[in-house]
Amino acid sequence: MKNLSDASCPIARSLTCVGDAWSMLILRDASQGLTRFDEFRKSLSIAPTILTRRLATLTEEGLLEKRRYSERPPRDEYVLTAAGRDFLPVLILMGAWGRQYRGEGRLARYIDAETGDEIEPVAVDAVTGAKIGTRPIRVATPE
Amino acid sequence: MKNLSDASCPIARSLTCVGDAWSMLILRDASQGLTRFDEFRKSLSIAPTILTRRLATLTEEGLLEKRRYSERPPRDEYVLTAAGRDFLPVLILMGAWGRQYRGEGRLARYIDAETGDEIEPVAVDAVTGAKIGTRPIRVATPE
DNA sequence: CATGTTCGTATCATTTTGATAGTGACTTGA
DNA sequence: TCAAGTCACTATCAAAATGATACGAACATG
Repeated sequence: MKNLSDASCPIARSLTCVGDAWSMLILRDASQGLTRFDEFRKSLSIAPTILTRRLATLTEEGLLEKRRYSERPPRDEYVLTAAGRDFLPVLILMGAWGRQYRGEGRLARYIDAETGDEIEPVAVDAVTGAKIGTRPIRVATPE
Repeated sequence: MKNLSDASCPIARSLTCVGDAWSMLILRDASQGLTRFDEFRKSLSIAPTILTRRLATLTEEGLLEKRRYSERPPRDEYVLTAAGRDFLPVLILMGAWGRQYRGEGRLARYIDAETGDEIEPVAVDAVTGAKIGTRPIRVATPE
């Protein structure tokens, strides 16, 4: 797909760095604590060529950071940056959509690790508290 | 990418139907009221071959619905279903991420169409009201 | 010193994408 | 009435991305 990184639409811009399924699944796994090449490879059953490329892109884009965890042999792991961590709510919300509309069979649930309660994610406007989607939204394009 | 529609992860399931940039941009445009082939084509500068395929997939997956708006000549438009409309919060939240982390230059803003106030989207837990990402999340896998 | 672990790269077939041109069924304007 | 325009596509084909598999490099372990 063509490069949308200079589009005026923030959705399009986001999609240029994380607009494919593998990247999002890598971020999902990283949010659950996976950091190493082989962890991702086994968890996702992804071809190593693709994984290499995706990890490199996510690192370039600033969602992951390469960190050396062993000097000999030289070994790097990939940890989430602040930008990467802040993408988690998008994934969780996408998961909530999937649960609602693609929810046949047994599905994983998101649980608050401390209270043990199931999380029920919704997007709201931080100012008014209104659920996103319940009121019409207009897009204001600059100049 | 391989088919993840039977994975137990709801994020993976969502990604099988909307896990690519074009589909999400089509949904974005559809949420803004676009319905016709040529509207999408011009808005997105997408090749007609791809657009045909994406619209067909989104229709099969139940996010869009084909509706005849002219008998002669036979013409169909694509309107969002409930599932398609409910995907908007995911996009808006992704846009908020893009604004924060890819926000150089002039960017479009989301405005409440009635009040005119800018929307500041956040994902929260509907039960506790806590922002998603501020507390650790555990994934509970079934059986 | 043989085997295993980890993080990859090389190679190559298959699949997907994307650009461009064309088509069918009309409508509209001169 | 006839040329031009609209709209929703399909056909064709080159280019790019994906994915499967094999292999490599740099060690650690037994």
